[in-house]
Amino acid sequence: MRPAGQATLKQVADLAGVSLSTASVVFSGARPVTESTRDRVLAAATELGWSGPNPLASSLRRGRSGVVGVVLSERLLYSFRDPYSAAVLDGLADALDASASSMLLLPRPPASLLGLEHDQTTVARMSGAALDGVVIAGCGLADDPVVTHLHARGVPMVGLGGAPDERLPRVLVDDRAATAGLARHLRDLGHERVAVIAFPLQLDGAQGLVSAERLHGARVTEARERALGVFDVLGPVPVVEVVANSQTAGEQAARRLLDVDPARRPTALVAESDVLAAGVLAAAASLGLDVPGDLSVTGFDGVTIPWAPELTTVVQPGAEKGRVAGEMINRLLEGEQVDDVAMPATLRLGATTGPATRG
Amino acid sequence: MRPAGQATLKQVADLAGVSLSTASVVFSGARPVTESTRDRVLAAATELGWSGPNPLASSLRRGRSGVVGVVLSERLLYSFRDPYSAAVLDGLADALDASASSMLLLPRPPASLLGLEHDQTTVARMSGAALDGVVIAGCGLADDPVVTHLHARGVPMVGLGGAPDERLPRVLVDDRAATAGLARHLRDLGHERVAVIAFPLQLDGAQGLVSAERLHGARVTEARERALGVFDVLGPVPVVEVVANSQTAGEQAARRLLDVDPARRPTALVAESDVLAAGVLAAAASLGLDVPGDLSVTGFDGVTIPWAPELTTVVQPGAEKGRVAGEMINRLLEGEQVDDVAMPATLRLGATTGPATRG
DNA sequence: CGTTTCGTTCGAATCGATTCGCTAGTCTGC
DNA sequence: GCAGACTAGCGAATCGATTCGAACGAAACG
Repeated sequence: MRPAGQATLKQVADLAGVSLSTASVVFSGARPVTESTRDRVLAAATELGWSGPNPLASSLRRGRSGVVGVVLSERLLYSFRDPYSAAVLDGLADALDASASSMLLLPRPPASLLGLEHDQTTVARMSGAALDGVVIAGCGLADDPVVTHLHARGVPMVGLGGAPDERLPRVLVDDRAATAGLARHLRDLGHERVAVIAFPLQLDGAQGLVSAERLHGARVTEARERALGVFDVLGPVPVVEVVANSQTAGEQAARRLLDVDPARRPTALVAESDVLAAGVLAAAASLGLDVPGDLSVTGFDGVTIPWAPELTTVVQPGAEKGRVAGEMINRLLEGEQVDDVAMPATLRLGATTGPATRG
Repeated sequence: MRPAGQATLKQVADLAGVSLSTASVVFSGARPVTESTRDRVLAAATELGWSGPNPLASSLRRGRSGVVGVVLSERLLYSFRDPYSAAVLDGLADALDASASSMLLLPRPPASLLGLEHDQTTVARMSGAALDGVVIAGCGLADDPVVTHLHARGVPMVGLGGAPDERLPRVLVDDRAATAGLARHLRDLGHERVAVIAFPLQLDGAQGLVSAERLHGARVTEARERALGVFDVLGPVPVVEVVANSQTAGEQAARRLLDVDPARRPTALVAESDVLAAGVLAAAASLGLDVPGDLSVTGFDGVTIPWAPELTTVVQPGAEKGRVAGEMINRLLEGEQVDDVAMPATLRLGATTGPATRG
């Protein structure tokens, strides 16, 4: 409860000697009001220290809260640290400004702590929030309970990536084709022992080498598609799943793959994000491996890692994706129909890939 | 307006053949309800596809929205990219979980675009939002209109840093003493030509060399205090203000200071954050200056910059600060009184400072 | 001078729940 | 068999605004 003593519009109206409805109109501007009346009402408001209509009451009446939820795939720490996510959120905030909406963060709880319960938690947290719309960011989850819940509530949604779903339009890049491009590049350089460092596939906190079933049954679409893009060119290669999209996680996974007999060591690692690739570079450095001499490394996203040589990676327009998602939400709020939007992703050849050396 | 057809609790109650109040109790659990009644109500809810109480209505009645605002000092891109901010926000989210609150982001618009209007914009955006509490993060602004507005509304607030203000308790570190520690370290190493790279002092988009008046009149308390900490030990030294807390901005400012006649070049730069310090290191590298041979560099915050040698800096517990701020908000929401909390900040001697070389 | 028109302001309904005093009805104990 | 203690469920008030048709007085018109 607000500290008592916060004035209401009714008190302002009474003090000004006008009706509640007239007072309301003075502040909403919905109808003309005589100047003298307006002045009296404004004076009354000032006198009572009234600071504008109660947002809850006003929202209830109009059916709009001015809040757009953003569902993040990971705990904030990782979402924020990834310059790509940061760019997406920045673009999103930019576009939402146009509809005077603010962003409510809805992180999915850390998978490793909660296992399969996490969906419940996210839904519970969400169902208490008044949301005009929601952007499902970060990762597309097949069969997402969050989507089911919001769909039932009739809340407009937009997905960033993810599996086809008629309940929400999406902003897409062709993850599979893009990664296939990277794989082709590696194949052309003569790489045969390649491995993939993949995003979490299920948000269940598992990590390590991934079986074929697990990969194909993955709920996190991006994680699956990017791995399959490699398979398309090089056939099935080992896939190691990390527990979070962080540099540390990438470094751990890479160390596991690289700290073996050189004859069996991969000559190239395909990381599903630049942040993970940064971890790979760190691992390589600490193992004394030269990049790209001993090891080629690729990433995904196209962010700049200031300390590293330019990554060979797929560049996708993060800020632009966020902005487009925001504009789609804005249109949905206007009642318009919105379709999937495809965004470009282009291969960038950097300094972290080179010819394979015989092991 | 929600797409029509979204059921209401009244319809559920009617279908179940109970009163509105009983149906409400079934979902809130505020009173015991016979099992058979409960079952009928739940069945009715399922049948109608009712997805829980309308958050707006429920919030209005209880006077709580479950939303805590987070006022950021910069546009999202910079706030997120700074690992220190990310840690603060992460800790904050963590603590707010305990009171089932979500975070609403309220970035102040980019100063450079809006000049002095920015306060209005932030306040306007904020007054439409139903907030149970607000954390003023990122930078403490003296005489902040945002604080004035929220105080008038009676919204509980907590500040991270900032000037003393009886309207809100704060989580503090002694910026001035901490930076003085850095300055003492530099003095002991023989540095005489030192300059400070400071945060924006006014959020007015200005940058460049700062006059004494501007520094003392700074509204951004942290920016002022950290510079004055250096003055306390070394006397007034040049202060260059950046336009944002980003590596790029730090690099620009550093280049300006360093790309001069070696005889006049500073032998040490004190950056007000590690992110800015990272920019300084980048500038030094591109100018061919050795750190710490030709130039000593210090930062603030204690984040890890993966590509750089360990910074000499002040370590402050970011996640912990966020968590404490969240807990303070939680206590305020419970109606408790809350006082300022001081957090430790400790000097860390890294590899970026060394003896001054005669110019 | 009576009637239409125009511009303001008012009343009442509404948004969708929560809360709590009260009334039936049931159970206990003597 | 009846007074007193308990229960489950009901009604009505309430949270604080927005909205829109109706009413009212004044001005314009014939």
